[in-house]
Amino acid sequence: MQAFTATSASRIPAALAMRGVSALPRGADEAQHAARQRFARGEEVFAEGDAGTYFYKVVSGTVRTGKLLADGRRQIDAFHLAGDVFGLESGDRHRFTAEAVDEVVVIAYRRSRFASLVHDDPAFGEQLMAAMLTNLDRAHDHMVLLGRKSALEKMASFLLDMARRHPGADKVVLPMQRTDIADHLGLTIETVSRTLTQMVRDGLIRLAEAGRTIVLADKAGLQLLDA
Amino acid sequence: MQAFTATSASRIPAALAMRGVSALPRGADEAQHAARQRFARGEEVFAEGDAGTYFYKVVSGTVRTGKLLADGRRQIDAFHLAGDVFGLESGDRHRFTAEAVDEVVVIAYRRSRFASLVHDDPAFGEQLMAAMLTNLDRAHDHMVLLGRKSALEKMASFLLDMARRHPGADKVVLPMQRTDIADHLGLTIETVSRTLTQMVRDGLIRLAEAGRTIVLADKAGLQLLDA
DNA sequence: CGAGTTTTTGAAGGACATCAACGTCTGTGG
DNA sequence: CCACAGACGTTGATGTCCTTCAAAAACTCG
Repeated sequence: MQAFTATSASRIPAALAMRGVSALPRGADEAQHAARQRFARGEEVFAEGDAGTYFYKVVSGTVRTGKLLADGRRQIDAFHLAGDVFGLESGDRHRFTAEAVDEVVVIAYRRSRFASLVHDDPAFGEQLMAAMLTNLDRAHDHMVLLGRKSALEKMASFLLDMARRHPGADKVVLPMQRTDIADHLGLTIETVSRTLTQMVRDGLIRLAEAGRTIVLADKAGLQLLDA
Repeated sequence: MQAFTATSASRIPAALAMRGVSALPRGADEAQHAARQRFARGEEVFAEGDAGTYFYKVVSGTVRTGKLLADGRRQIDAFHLAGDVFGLESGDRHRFTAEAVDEVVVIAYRRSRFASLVHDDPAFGEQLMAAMLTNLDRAHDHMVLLGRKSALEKMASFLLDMARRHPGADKVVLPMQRTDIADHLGLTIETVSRTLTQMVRDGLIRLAEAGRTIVLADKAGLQLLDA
């Protein structure tokens, strides 16, 4: 596991790949300078080092953002679900990679229009600011997880977080595979797998659909682990 | 080491402690609604859960921000040096704690004045936005460190980062003690200490002044470790 | 100088990684 | 619809990096 890109996906820089822009009726979010884009499982939205021409808001599906070290080690800093904003950064180049975890639709906004966008639509500006601050909050929480939690606690926190962010009952349908979870939690896939089976043994969760669906059987028990 | 607060420091919520506001002539940064505050070593600027009335910019000294788990485990997400902005968050309450590592002077800005501040002084708004994005970038880098680097790599990255952010030659005068470094890097103080002595043995660094000053003897060697 | 704090060093243990093999699922073509 | 290949996930055995527990050394400040 050394590439950030998924196995069969081709590398298509987002800035060049404007195909996939739909002609759907535009909602309030989609003012001028915003374009809807579609990405298949494993496709790259942008890569570390790419020009940060656009930033994005997820319409549907899941996007992973993260960094890749020279020797192949990977850290996924966040999964972005519907409504989340990603790709807004300080420099003029992207400092991390963004890829589609499953079938994804995003709205791309030109960063150069950031100021005018905010000026024309202050509410949108507020929303963006809030989205960035949410990202920062999440980053802080995730640093605690990475630096100070055990594998069991990491897994419990992750599952509860996914359950909270997803609609639906105490059942999480994970869009990502074990490798992604491992690289998000700072673990190996083996430890992720072992931790999940231990949780099943302890009656905390139940697995279904090839381990992709996780029923939170004992939410209170999990919350006890979510330090 | 179970409290976030340092040993002999009293807990003084910043919002109440407006003593220490100086009458110094104000620079460009210090518009109305901005107040200079001073904190002694270990003093609390604000605590997790406090009303997020103010956000801050460091004038001099070093501030640590981070979180404390119920059982005493601590994660310091960042050290803020002169010029850095901290305490700007999404909710109306602070989600983490901020404390003075050494003698610190900050400028406190009312968050409620954020909009008008930005309106009256667009350059200041730009600066703030940039500061936040810098914080986010740093958070991303730190997640890679916490999730995927070895103790040696963590220490090398930390030292190079401190050297880069501090003025001066290849010599870092660390304002914080080992406990803070450990809680920043997701290690124990013993591992921090052992890693430093190993670096000395390997000729990468030299220690001086009770281990508080670190000379980067082999910067290239350290950069090799900074994956 | 001496008490308390901070740092270093040592010995032993444990949580997670690594290496390896097997099981299971998915999608495609016969 | 079934068979098969490749991808994905689980399980097992062993190793190692870092933690934990313990104590001594060095530093700080009255």
